[in-house]
Amino acid sequence: MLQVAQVLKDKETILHGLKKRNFKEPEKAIDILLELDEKRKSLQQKHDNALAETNQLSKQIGQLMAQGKKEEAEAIKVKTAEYKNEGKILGEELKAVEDELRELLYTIPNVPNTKVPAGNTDQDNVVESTHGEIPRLHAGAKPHWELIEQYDIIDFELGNKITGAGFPVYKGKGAKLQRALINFFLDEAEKAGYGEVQPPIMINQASGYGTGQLPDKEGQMYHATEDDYYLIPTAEVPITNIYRDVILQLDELPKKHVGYTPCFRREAGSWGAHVRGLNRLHQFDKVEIVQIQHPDKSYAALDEMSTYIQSLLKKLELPYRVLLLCGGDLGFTSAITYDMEVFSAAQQKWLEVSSVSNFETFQANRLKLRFKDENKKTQLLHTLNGSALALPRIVAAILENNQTPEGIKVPKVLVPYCRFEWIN
RNA sequence: GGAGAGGUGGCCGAGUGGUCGAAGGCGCUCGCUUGGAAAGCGAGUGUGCCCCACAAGGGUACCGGGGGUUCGAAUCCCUUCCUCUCCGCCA
Repeated sequence: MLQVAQVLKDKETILHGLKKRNFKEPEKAIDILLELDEKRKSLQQKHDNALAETNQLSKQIGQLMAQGKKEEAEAIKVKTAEYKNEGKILGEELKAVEDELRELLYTIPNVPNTKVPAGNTDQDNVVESTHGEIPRLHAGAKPHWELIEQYDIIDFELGNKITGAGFPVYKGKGAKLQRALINFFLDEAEKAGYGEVQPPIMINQASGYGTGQLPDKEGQMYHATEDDYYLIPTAEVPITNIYRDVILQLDELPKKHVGYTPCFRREAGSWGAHVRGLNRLHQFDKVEIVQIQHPDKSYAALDEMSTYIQSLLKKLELPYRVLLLCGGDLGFTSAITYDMEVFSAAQQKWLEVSSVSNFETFQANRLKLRFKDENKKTQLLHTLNGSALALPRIVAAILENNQTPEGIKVPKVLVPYCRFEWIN
């Protein structure tokens, strides 16, 4: 959520940024925002004054009562009525304006960083770098959805029976490969200084608002209405919300966490022929890294996270590229996002396996996540997160890229975790 | 799920209608003291918003959340969430 103070200070920058991400008529929204804020201030002033009057009179009544001057007290009581009424009306008006202001703020996305290129769709994302060699597969190489059937390691039909589409069952070496990857990712993150957490995978509304899934992405989350809980779409939500309503000291920074969780996404309306097999699921596993950073250090942290994520892909010997997302493809809450895509040899396409973002103060403002600076002043922190990594597409790429006529060769780094070298 | 108790500042813990943002203690910060430290002594120590120069100062709100009674509520009432104890159930 944008800060009104920031809008007042940097209106032009903000307008420019919002245009870059194709936010419609930003001038209109910002003008209304500033107007509402003016209204809010003036109403609050009047409201506070009315309350100050009644408080003053109430004190007098108290003193008079203590002195036994009942009649005088009664006389003042009558006087309070008009202030009270005025205060009540002003209070209602103030609340209405505050609500309107908040609703408006919920509709305005984060302002992209200056590095973010203009553009409308994923076609306009910029390839920053490409790494590794694209493997040449043997004749008769198959896409992963055929391989998983051949080796009987992931079963979509069974998932259909138990739950529905997009909830596969991992079996045998498929399950073990998955578990190996999770452990590998957690161990690597630990070595890189991320403290492991295992958060709840259901969250309440306050948490959903805190990181920005609500109200923007309400329809994308599974909602347990009986208890008003949501299944998490990513571990970012519970992990970042650890720090909701927290004021950190300078020497406590940065906070770095890693967590493995299943993730749930309804993916309403985004199904189609191009998302076969493991490419898109309703439930999938992901290891997520999160950082809470000092504003001056968040961009260095973003680089560090990107480098770290790439180190995983290198160790897994997967060819990948790094994309800088354009304004139009940027998530609602993000100021800048890099996507890591792995090349899936049998499908001949790039699959997104990680997304690393700096949210600057956008989430922190909603979370009320702050720190005390050198001058003991409270300031908003920066939040960042990245997938390290999302499992299904990594599995798909490993299966496809490492296939041979004899079976699928497990990447070296995973062998100690899997305790087998081949899926055959 | 049933019965009861309770939710107060970083922590512990007073406060059951009036000047309470809230006693006291602990912790923390600064100063004095010391060769240094401890102890001791003194001062300070929440957050949001508004006025204002993001200063000083002032106003207002906040004692789990929401609503109500009252001139006035941490204190009374309603509601909701959470915690604890006992019972039930159970991985």
